[in-house]
Amino acid sequence: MQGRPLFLFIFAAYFRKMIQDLLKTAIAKVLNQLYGSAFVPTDITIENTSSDFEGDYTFVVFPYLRLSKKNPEQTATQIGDELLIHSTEILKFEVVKGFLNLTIKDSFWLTFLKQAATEKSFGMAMPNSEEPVLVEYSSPNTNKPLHLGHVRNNLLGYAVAQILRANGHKVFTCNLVNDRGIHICKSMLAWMRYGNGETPETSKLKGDHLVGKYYVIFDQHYKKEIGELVQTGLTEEEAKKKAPIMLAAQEMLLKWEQNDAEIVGVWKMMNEWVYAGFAITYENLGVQFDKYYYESNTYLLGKEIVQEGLSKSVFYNKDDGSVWIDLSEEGLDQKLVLRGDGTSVYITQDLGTAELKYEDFNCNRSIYVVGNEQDYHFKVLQKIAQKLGKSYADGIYHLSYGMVELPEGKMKSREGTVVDADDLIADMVLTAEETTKALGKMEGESEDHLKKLYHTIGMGALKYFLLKVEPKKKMLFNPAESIDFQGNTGPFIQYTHARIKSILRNVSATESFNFTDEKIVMSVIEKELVFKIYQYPLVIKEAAKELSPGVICNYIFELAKQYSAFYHDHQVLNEANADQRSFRLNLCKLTADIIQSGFGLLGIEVPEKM
RNA sequence: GGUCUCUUAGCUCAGCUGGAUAGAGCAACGGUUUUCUAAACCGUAGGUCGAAGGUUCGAGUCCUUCAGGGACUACCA
Repeated sequence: MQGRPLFLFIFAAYFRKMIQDLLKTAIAKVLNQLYGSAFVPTDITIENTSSDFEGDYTFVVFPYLRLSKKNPEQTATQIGDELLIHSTEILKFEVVKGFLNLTIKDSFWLTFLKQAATEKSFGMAMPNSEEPVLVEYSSPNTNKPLHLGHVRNNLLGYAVAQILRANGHKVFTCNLVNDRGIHICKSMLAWMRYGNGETPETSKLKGDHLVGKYYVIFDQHYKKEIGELVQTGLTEEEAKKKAPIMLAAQEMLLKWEQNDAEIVGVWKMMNEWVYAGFAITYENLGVQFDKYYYESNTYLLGKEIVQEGLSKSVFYNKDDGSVWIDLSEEGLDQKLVLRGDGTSVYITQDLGTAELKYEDFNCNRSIYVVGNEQDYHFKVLQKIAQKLGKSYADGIYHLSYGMVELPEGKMKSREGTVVDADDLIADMVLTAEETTKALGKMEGESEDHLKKLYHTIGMGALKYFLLKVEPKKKMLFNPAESIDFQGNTGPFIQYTHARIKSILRNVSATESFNFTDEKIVMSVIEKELVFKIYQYPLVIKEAAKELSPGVICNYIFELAKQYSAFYHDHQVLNEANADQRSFRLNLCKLTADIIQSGFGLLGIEVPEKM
């Protein structure tokens, strides 16, 4: 607890008592007093009053009728009367059937507003006050460029890390690059056979796209060979296993694991091309990592763990030397952990990586942002870690997200039905440019500034579009319908921010935002805006609990919408009453701050003008 | 076959641990600009929450069954 008193002072805001908690405490007390019960505040649930009724918070009394032995209206009224005596925050109440709607005094909201406006990072928890968390995301294969599915992964991972930080966690991020395995051998083989020494320089192709091209070429030859074998009477299944080009790829993988100089040389070269390409895409997406792991490094450690598992009799050998684990008692199947030829499979290296991650970061909680097609894989991984008695086993958490689908179904790299990440980014930026020019509000700005703005808006639209959908749900992307810039979108929210900034630019830096409570008359719209602002800290908590950036998206949109209604109906700069003007300036400032802060959690920038 | 998951307005999605008459955006239709940025605001229309049971004061939300979609169930990653 050393140093805590100082922090208490500096971070006083972090310990602000939420009105909801005060109400719960008061309600529990009243119930106990009236009915001789023994409720504690956490037993009580209150909710925001529906906008159709007057009030701020609602307490539903139906569950307590047994105790009161009165009808709902009488019960609610009785509790309400007592609450008025016990709480200094409640102005009045209204009873509708079994619903006790409580209205909080304006002075409470006004005091809150003034205080919040002075905070540097309203809504954020004290940094590094919570347990450390490791977030792995992105985790690309090195045989093809990133597509829309990867974009969702990257944005999710980045946002989840930010949200956890906002909740006080120390967060580390890492990227596990799947740089070895049969897939990269396919690209290598095709390039060695058909590439004629082509490089990113000679082809003018981004490195990851060049390698991806050969992945497709491999698949074309593979399919052709399968066709020919089927002609000779083999079944499709047999043909897939016996196609010469596939056998050659498998042989290449074996050579690679034996450290064959030529193969390793090509492998290194082609991976470098891919990394150079990825770096550009990551830069555009605005993601970065504390540490990269490479499967080519971790799979060996994985093999050691396989040995450990064998010696602990967690794993067993089959006759051909392959190593398995039997998880049928856990409702899973038997699972291969090492091939008969001694080469490792996906889970082999994941076991090694998990070990390494724990050694490096010592996080008991470790989040893997990986698609839901791997749900089974992660169940197996966790079970194995538990059976091996690893201390980090229980902290493994698979943040499983749904696939991004096209109208015709799932994207398939090999069949070329993918929405390429680089293309999509370029499209979005171009649309932002066209829209901005059409509106003609940015004439006279410098080229550099405009270029940055187009990127900000285009990426804002893309990121918001992908993040607003609940992670676990699959989502649909229709390339024929471009992503909107109006309504519930990133640009609308960015625009709201820009409009606020336009007001604040007209305020002198020395102007005080202070006001006298008694001189303020809050309209319904203003009151609802304050109420919305008040919720921000809770929303950040909720987003972390659910590991869902969508929670932030929904909230920021509602805030922006509420502000837009306010903006439309109320003057700020021309308000004659100085106190009312200051009050409104606080609303403006806090709304802008929250939009910037909330969007920051999503990795979305906000412009000063647009 | 087994396991998991999804189904809410024409389309894309919200709906916190069960609570009041199920909400947004887009698309459609109508209105708003001499006033801080109209990428905006306001209004109209649009729903038996996949179906049927059950649990209870109360179910879009929890349980069961069914239908339909998807994923996984590889010595692929």
